[in-house]
Amino acid sequence: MTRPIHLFNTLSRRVEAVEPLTPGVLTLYTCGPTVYNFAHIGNLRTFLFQDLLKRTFQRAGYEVRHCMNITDVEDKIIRDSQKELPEGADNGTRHGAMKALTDRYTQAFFDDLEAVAIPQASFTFLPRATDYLPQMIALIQRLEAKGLAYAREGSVYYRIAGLPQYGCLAHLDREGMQVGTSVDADEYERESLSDFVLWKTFKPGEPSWASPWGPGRPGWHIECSAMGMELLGERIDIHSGGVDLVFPHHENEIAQSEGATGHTWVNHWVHGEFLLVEGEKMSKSLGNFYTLRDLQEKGIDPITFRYAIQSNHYRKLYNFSFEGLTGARNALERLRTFRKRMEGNFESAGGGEWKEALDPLRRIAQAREDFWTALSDDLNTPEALAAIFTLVSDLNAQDDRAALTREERDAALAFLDETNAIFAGWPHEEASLDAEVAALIEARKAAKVAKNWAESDRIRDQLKAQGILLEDRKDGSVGWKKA
RNA sequence: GGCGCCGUAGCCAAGUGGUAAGGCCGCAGACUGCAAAUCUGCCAUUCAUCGGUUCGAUUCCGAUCGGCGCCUCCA
Repeated sequence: MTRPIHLFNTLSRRVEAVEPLTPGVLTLYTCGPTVYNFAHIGNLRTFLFQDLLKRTFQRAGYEVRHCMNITDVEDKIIRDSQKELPEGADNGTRHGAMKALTDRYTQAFFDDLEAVAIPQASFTFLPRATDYLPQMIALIQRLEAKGLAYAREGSVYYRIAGLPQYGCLAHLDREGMQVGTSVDADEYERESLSDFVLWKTFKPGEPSWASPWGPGRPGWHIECSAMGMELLGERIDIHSGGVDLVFPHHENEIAQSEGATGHTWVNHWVHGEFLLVEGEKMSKSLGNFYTLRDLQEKGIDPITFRYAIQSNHYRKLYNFSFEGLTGARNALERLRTFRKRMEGNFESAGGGEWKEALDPLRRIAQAREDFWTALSDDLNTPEALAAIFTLVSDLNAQDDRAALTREERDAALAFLDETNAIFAGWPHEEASLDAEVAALIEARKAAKVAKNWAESDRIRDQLKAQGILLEDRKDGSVGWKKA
C-alpha cells in the first residue's frame, strides 16, 4: 500500500505524480557534498530537504533506494590538499594528501548529518567518486564511441551539438544563451564554448589517474552519471539537489547519461531553494556565514534548526534568522509538551465550557488525512504541521474538560510517532531522573503540603537551575521536563 | 539580451475565483499559594501598487514599484 506523492518536476515545471518504475520501490539519487570544508547551514538545508523527501516516501509505504555521492576529487579539494606539498611530490603522496583531507571532512559531514537526525544508515549507497574511476572512464569511452565526446590534448570534452535535447532541464535555448563570457585560457581547444569537460588532462602539482587519454582526472559532472547508473540503474525515478545545480551540473548529467544510453535517465528532477541569512545572501565577507558547529556553539539545538528549515516549503527562499530559531524552539516545545501529556494518565479537572465535544479518534483520523494530503502535495510542510497543531489544540481543550481515554491517548501518540518519523522533532523520551532530583521533588511535595511556600519555591528554583522544570497537576501529581 | 521566482499581520508562513490555515511573539481573563503547562477571548474588512476580465479576485490577465535567481564555480 503506497500513497501517491506529487512533486514539482523541474523538467516540466509542474507538479506531477511520482510513479516509480518499479511499483513500491523508489530510486533516489541526490547530489552530496564536496568534502573540502565543514558544511554550512545552506548545504544542510538541501540535505534536510532530501531527508524530508526520503522519509516522506518511506512513510508513504515505499522502499527507497537512496544513493548520495561524496565528491572527493575536485578543484578546491586539490587546491587545499596540495598546497603544503613540495613541487616534486610524487603522485602517491598527492593522492594521500587529498585523501587525508577528504576523509576528515567526510567524517565531519556525517557527524553534522547525525546531529540533524539524518542517519548515515539511512543511505543505501554513499559512493566516493575516487572509488569509481573505472566506471567514469568507461562512460566517457561509451560517449566517444557514439561521437558525443572528443579528446583534445589529453582532455576529453562533451560535444553539445550532438545532443538535441541539451538545455531541456534548465530551459535554455541556445540562441538566447550568453555563453563564453569567461573562458579559461587552457580550454580554447574546445569545438564549442558550450562543450564541457569530461576528463581533464594532468597538470603539474595535481594528483592524477591513468586513462586511455593519458594521466588526468575526471571532470566534475561525470561522477554522478557514472555512479548513479552503476548503483541505481540507467533509469531512475528521482534526482535532486540544490537549485544551483540545475545548470550546468544536472543538465550535463542528462547529456552524459542520456547520450550514452539513448533514453531518459531521470523521470523526476527536484530542486531545493537556497536560504538567506537575516535577509542577506550568506557570505563570509558579510559575517553571516554559519556552519552547524557555529550554531551549536551558540547553544542552538541542531534539531531546532532542522525544524526551522522543515517548517518552510523547500522551493521557497528561506530567510534564516535567530528570531526564527526561537520560534521554532517554542513550537517544538509545544508539541513535546503535548506528547508528555498524552503519555501520561493524569485526570483532568473536568467541567468548563468549550466549543463542542469532539470524537477524539475521528479527530485524529482527520488530522492524519490532512497531514498526508499536505505532504503528498509537493511536500507542503507548513500545511502538514498546521494539521498537527490544530489537532494538539483540539485535544488539549478536550482533555481539559473530559480526560481522554488511554485508547484515545495512544491513538494520539501513534499519530505523533508517525509524524515524528518524518520531522524527527518530538520523539518519545525516556523519563529518567537521578535519585537526587527525585528526592528534591518529594521534598518539595512535602513542603507544599505543609504550605511552606518559601521552601517549595526554593526547591523549584533550584531544580530549574539544573534544567528541570516542574509542572504541578490538578490531581496533585508533579510532572517535570528538561528545559 | 534570454529564461524564471518572490512580495500575505510585529516575525515565520499556507492558501483558494466566493470573501484570509497554522506557528512564534504580544494583550486580557480562567486555573494555580505563586508559577509552569493548559484553556477562553483578542491580535490582517485585508493579501506591494494601479488598471482589466468577472456577479464576485488575495487567487486570472496587463502594467508599475520593490527584492531575487539562472544563463560562469556554488546546496
